[in-house]
Amino acid sequence: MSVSIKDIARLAGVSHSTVSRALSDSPLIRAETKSRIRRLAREMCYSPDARARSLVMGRTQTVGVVVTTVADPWVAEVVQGIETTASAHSYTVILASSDDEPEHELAAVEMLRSMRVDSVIVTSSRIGALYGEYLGRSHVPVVLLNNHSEQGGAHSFSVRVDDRHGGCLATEHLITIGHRRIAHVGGPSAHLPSLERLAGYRLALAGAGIAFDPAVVWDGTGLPDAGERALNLLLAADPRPTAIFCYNDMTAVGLLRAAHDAGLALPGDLAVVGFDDIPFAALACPALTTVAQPKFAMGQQAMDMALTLMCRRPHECDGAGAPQVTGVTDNVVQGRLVVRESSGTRRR
Amino acid sequence: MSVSIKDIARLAGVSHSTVSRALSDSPLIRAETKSRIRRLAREMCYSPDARARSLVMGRTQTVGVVVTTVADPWVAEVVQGIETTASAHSYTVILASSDDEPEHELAAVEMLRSMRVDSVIVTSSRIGALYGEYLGRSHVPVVLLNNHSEQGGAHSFSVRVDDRHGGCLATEHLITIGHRRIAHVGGPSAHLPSLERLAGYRLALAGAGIAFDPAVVWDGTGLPDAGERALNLLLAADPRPTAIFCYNDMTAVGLLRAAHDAGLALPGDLAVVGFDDIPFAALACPALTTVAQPKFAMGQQAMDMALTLMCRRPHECDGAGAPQVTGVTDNVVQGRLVVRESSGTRRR
DNA sequence: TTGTAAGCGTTATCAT
DNA sequence: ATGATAACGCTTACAA
Repeated sequence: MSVSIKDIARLAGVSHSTVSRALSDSPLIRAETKSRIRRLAREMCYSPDARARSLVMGRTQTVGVVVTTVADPWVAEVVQGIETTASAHSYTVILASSDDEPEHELAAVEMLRSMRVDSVIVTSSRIGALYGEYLGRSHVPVVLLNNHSEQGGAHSFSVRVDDRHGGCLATEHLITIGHRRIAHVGGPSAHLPSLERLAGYRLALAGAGIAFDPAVVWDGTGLPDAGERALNLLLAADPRPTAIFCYNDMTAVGLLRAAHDAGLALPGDLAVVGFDDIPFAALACPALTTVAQPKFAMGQQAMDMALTLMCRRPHECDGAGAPQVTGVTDNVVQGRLVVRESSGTRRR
Repeated sequence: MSVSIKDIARLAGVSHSTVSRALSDSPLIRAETKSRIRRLAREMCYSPDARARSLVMGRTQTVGVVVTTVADPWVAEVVQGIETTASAHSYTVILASSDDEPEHELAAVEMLRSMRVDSVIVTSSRIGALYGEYLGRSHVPVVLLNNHSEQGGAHSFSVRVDDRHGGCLATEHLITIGHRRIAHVGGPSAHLPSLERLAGYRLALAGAGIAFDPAVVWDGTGLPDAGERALNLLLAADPRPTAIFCYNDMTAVGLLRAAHDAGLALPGDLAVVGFDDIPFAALACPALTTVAQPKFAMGQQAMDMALTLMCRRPHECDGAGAPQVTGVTDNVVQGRLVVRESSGTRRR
């Protein structure tokens, strides 16, 4: 099939180990031989076989990353953070989708394990708690990024945004600018972040002495249609809320759209706050106030954690001595409130 | 390190080949032995080593997909089309980013080749013409999806949207609803699609007997900021255009945003048409009229083409007899005009 | 029905 | 400075 070091060896009249050494720039090989072999390799379009190499080296120099879907704008930025850090350490990222289905997620991880990735990062995991036992003994470090299931046990490494704090931040902002009747559209109610952001919302209300009213709190999906549906519920509520905190920006954008169609003047008739700060938030009309997650940085952190964990294992790592990670590590980062037009005063 | 068939063999008191056969459900193995081995494998958390297997089998059951960046919403849908088709044929997708840099693209393909992917799909390639020679002899089929460079030579396989026709469609629509002074913001001028969409624009103008005026045609980047900049140019133009056709939806969305800030009433003061139909197009205010690319289907087609090409190679394929592909195949699909609010009459 | 041995393309450990 | 040889984990003739 493909040209191998043996093919080169044959043509160069040397042994295949000489070729291997020449190509890895070993000082043992005579300069003349080396350059001759390298020229030959180039001419023959030689490409080293990463599988064979990894088999004997004991590592693949790859990280597996499980995402719900690449179509999610939150995912895209996180992946870029991971990829940037990975390639800076000469690691290759292998992406796998879970479609937000626990079964698919498991299949994806299993597939990555078969590929012998050196480490796995799972975003928005539905089965986070399983990994402690599951992969702990297979010695493949697993890092959770915004775990959506209950927190794992003993063997757990994760990076996540402080959802509760973020929910609090968003709601407090609405209270600060004068709102008292504040609605909330949640995300998928089984997911941890939905619960936490809701908890933050309640915390902020309580802090301001505003009674929690279940009548203006609805379940959602995290998708634009949930926002559209929520608007109808909101219009029917009595008294009608003057502000609404949405589980995420996708929901908020759907709501913005529906509010526009309903002829509401935003933010005058209704103030809206989202969560995530996806690229489109700034482009929406009105531009969306939101709690920004440091998505890129979170991806970086997760990858850094994976790198550290890999160093603890069989083969030593190359880089400078990374801090030793022991037992459980849960890296919690804070969201940042970004005030735009959808709350606050209208431009022009 | 990881548990291998030899480890299982040792514990089961059989040879490693018996284990191999048992796990691949060979009819040669006694049922009792088989189930005993399989149970053991499960208990030991055995995971087959895809690298070792692929080494002897001669194929990895993977496709490499090169994209500019996962952050591009067009990319996301295309990748999903590819992935769906791939996994239906039990292929795994390995994603690599090029950042729209020819050098990175080459590096990505080189990396995928080292991983011995069975086939490569390159989206928005900057160096499409190179692949004919480059990988033709390495026997790895390459499929181009919306090639951004000049068309490749003898050994070329591609799927692409008819950019010229799409540009024509968009412009004709604006003409049909009564516009005569129509501006255009292009994409990166070196890329083929920019040129083609512009050509379509000119074609439509010519068809309606409208003179082409370079004064209302500007270069862009394909990003929202290009749309924002274009609005200023548009406002300064004399006579001021009443409509504008944008290279893509990202550009159009940026322009929508700027127009909103400038206090323009859309589509009354300015009609806008984009290209791509990204998910956000329908959510924008006003909802964006655009030329929809069948992104998912294009991904499917590219993957189907890759599957067909792989069948022609060393190892026979599994599925039903796919049509034989010979020499050059260029699959051109037509975009579809989706009329929304940003052209045509205002809702309510 | 099972075991033995060869080989996939590397790197690494011995010799020479 | 270079060549044999073993090993990585697997599949697959070929033997038994």
